[in-house]
Amino acid sequence: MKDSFKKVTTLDYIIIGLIQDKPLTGYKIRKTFEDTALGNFGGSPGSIYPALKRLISNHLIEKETISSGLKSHFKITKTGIRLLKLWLEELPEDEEVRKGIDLLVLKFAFMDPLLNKKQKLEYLFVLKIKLDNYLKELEAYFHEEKASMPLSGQLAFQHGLLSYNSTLDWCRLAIKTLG
Amino acid sequence: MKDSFKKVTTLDYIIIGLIQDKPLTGYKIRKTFEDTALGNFGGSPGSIYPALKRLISNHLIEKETISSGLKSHFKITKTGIRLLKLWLEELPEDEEVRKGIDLLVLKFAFMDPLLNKKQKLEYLFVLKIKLDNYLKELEAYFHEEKASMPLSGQLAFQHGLLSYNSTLDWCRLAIKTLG
DNA sequence: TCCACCATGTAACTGGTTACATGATTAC
DNA sequence: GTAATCATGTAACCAGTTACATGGTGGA
Repeated sequence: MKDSFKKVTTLDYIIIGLIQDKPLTGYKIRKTFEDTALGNFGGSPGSIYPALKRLISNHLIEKETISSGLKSHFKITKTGIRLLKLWLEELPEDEEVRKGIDLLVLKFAFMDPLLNKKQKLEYLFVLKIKLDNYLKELEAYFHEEKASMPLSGQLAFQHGLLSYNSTLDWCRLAIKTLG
Repeated sequence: MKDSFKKVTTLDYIIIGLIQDKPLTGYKIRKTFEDTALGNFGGSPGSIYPALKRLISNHLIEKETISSGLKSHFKITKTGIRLLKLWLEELPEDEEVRKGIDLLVLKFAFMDPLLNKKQKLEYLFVLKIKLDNYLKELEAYFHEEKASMPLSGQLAFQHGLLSYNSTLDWCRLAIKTLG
């Protein structure tokens, strides 16, 4: 029963997150990836359509024919919602913070209908703490290695520091806004 | 003559960028990817070692046996340096800015020995202008769509705005530091 | 002695990119 | 009527991940 389930990829999660409130056509989904920051996570026709197939065979979404019978859009199923919720409930891990916060923030974007305020705040708190720790680590590293780095390397490193700091600011802002 | 050249991937460029001043063993290269922010761009053994092979067959790096004869490290070739320089000289494109600035900043980090001050400044200027334009576009979009977005979506979008703004700040800082 | 880490790889799998192909509909 | 965009895919190619396999070396 378990094994009939193919592994769910990040792209899969993003797609079901995207259509959780309103069904979309495959084309609209693709366009959304193309036009927005989601483009970072793929979105070529050769990835979207296979992903939609995967999701259907996993019963996470279903195809629904619209009025005319020519077009059809994709709608999340109950199972899909359950799985999406489980994914959203996973708190940020150290490794994810290191790998880049974009996906972690995107997950947050999808939380609104499914997770309650307490859960969202907890997510932000954990993210904030992990970011804080990671930043301290980066700063310590920079302090030690700075001298041996070329100027452009130093500057690039500083970009990382600034970037994580701005995410930290965002965490505070988001916590305040929610609370 | 041209066609004996396999396409050079981003990972390839990062590797030659990494070893441009000091040769490293394959293991060290892998470790660097694992331990630093380079991890975003891959770095599993199954990607590094094939990449090193590719680079050797393209004559962009060469294997050099060290003292004992047991270990060996990889050193960039003249051709490699020439290619790296060409890559670094490519100015930021709109599309790259949209796709995420990390790679663009990483490129900057590799510039120090190969590009002169004028070139580095030009790179930063172009980046700054493109970021500025993109930010304005994002802000306009946000202003229009905000009302129809769930709160968590709004906040996530704001993270993007903050993030690009911090990169913009960094551009100014870097320009000032160089100039 | 044994564990951790240095060091180098291979193989199966899988998913993504690029490019192509097709046709309907909408707007000018 | 024709160009752009909506809409849905396919196929070849390729690169990366995961997991495995092997052996040396340095220190507790």
